[in-house]
Formats: sequence, C-alpha cells, structure tokens
Amino acid sequence: MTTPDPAASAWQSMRRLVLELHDRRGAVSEAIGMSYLRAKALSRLMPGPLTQRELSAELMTDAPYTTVILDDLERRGLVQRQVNPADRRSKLVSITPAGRQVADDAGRITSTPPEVLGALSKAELRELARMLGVLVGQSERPPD
Amino acid sequence: MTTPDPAASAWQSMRRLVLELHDRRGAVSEAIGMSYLRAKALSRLMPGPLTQRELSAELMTDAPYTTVILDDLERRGLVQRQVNPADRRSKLVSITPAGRQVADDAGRITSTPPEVLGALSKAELRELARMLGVLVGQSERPPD
DNA sequence: CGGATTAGTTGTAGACATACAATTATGTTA
DNA sequence: TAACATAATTGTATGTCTACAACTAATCCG
Repeated sequence: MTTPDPAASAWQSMRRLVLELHDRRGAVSEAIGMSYLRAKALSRLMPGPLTQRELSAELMTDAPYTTVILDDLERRGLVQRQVNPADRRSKLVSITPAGRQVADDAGRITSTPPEVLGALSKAELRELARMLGVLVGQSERPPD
Repeated sequence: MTTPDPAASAWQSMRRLVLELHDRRGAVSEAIGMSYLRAKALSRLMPGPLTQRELSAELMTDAPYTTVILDDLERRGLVQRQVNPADRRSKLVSITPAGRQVADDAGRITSTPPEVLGALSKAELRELARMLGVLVGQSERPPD
C-alpha cells in the first residue's frame, strides 16, 4: 500500500465530480441551443462590456475565432458590438437583455449543485465551501 | 445580500478550480500528442481489457467513433484488439506497454494536485479529501 | 433451421474548435 | 510624417467530435 496523499486524493475526486460524474456542459449546450464556449462568452460578459481582445483572453481563443463566435451571438441578438470611443481600433462587446436571459438559463444549470451534496451535513458543507473558497481565492491571487 | 448556500458555493468553487483555474486537459493533449478523449480511452483501459461496447459507454461516444479512436490508437501501437473468445462478435481491447507509458504520462499531469492545495493544513486536506471521497462514492452508487 | 438481435465497421454530413496568413483601420512613436 | 504596433476581420486548412445510415459477422431464440 502507498501512503495516500490527501491533496492528490482531493484533487482527483474534484476532477471526477466535475468532469465526469456531474458534468453539465452537454446539458447547457442542449438547453440553450449553442456550444458551451458561446455560453461561456455570454457569462463573461455579464459583469460588463469587454473588448474582443479581453474576451479572447477569457475564452482562450484567438482573435479570428472570437470574431466568429461574436458574429454568431450578434446574429442571435445576444450581444452588441460598438466601437470603443477610447480606442477606435477596438470594439466593446456588451450583452443584451436577451443575452442575459440565455446566460441566466445556462447559469442555472451549471451552478445548481448536484443532489449528492446532501450526503454531507450542513456543518460539513460550510467547511467544504470555506476550504474550496480559499483555494479559488489563492488560485486567482498572483503568486507572491 | 442573499443567504449564501454552502452547497452551491462549494459546487461553483469546484467547477471553477477544475474547469478554469487548473484545467489540465490542454496540457495533456499537447504532452502526449493526441486528443484528450484518446488519453481518456487509454486511462480506462489501464485496469484491464474492455470490449468496444464497454469502452463506448465509458467515453460516452457511439460505436462508430469508438472504432475511429481505436483505429488511431492501434496504429500508434498503444492498444490491441482481439476477438473475444467468449463472444466472437465482440473484441477485447487491451492497452500495450507503450500505451501504459503514454497513459502514465497523461495521468501524471492530470492527477498532480495544484500547488495551491498547500494553502490548506494537513488536517484540512485530510478532511477535504474525506468529504470529496464521500461525494464521489455517493455519486457512483446507484440511487436507492 | 430461420428470424431477430448484438458488436463492430465503413461512410457521410455537419458543428465546433484550433491555427495561421493576409488585410484594413487605428493608434503610437521615433 | 514615416515606421511600427495593435484590434479586428476575412479566408483557408485541419483536427475533433457527434450523429446517423447501411453493412457484415456472430449469436440468440422461437
């Protein structure tokens, strides 16, 4: 027997839960009638407008494909592009009310926790959420 | 302020950690020179041979695409197909030593926990691993 | 035996994503 | 102003995945 490494075990369980046992990405695509990446683009625009360059970075796509995605979303009336007054080379992409509607539908699916979380007590869930919150916070913080 | 739901918070943090902050799928594909799905196929064959039908179910792919994937993996010398002596309609797919090598490389990348887990104490990590283990176990168990 | 079922293969079509080259418009800087 | 850099677009090529239809071979069952 190898000594179990709790960090490795936790990480592998997390991956298994998110990527396999409770993957919601297919359900999202089906529910809103567009690819997961398009849904992700809408969700990134919820807090406020972004330039295409910024959106490219969020989605990890190159500029040409970002154009393709936005052409699609704009045709559907879910986003708007307008020239950035501060730098007329770039365009600010903003989400429309219809786009918010779709993003909300998608968000409802992805963010609803799997029922199985009920297997833990309220106290355990609070502790779990706290620890995972720390990990997210630390991951977002640039390393010192 | 809405009352924070710890289950929803935990789930969203998990998704964010796995899908965004520490996604390894791109790195795996790049490292081993094939798609993530092919890597996943190899990993599923590690415990032992499967029929193509069983492998299809694991990968959530239909039979024709499973054939395509296996043609590719076989051409690379990473898997072997042989007629199942117990049912000559089906074929048993087994991983080769070269395939194990590749699967190990991929596994090393996906299963290495992000350094940020060091932000939690040993005791916290044990508790985190325990709770996530419960969730995985419950998710795999068919609902009563 | 003969019909139905199952496992796998071949082929086709299309959506989606990645990558790169070339171009236009705008902005920055020497 | 001229040279260069940046943002976005257009176009092309390719890899990947999903879905379906049609087929062969083997098995099961009435």
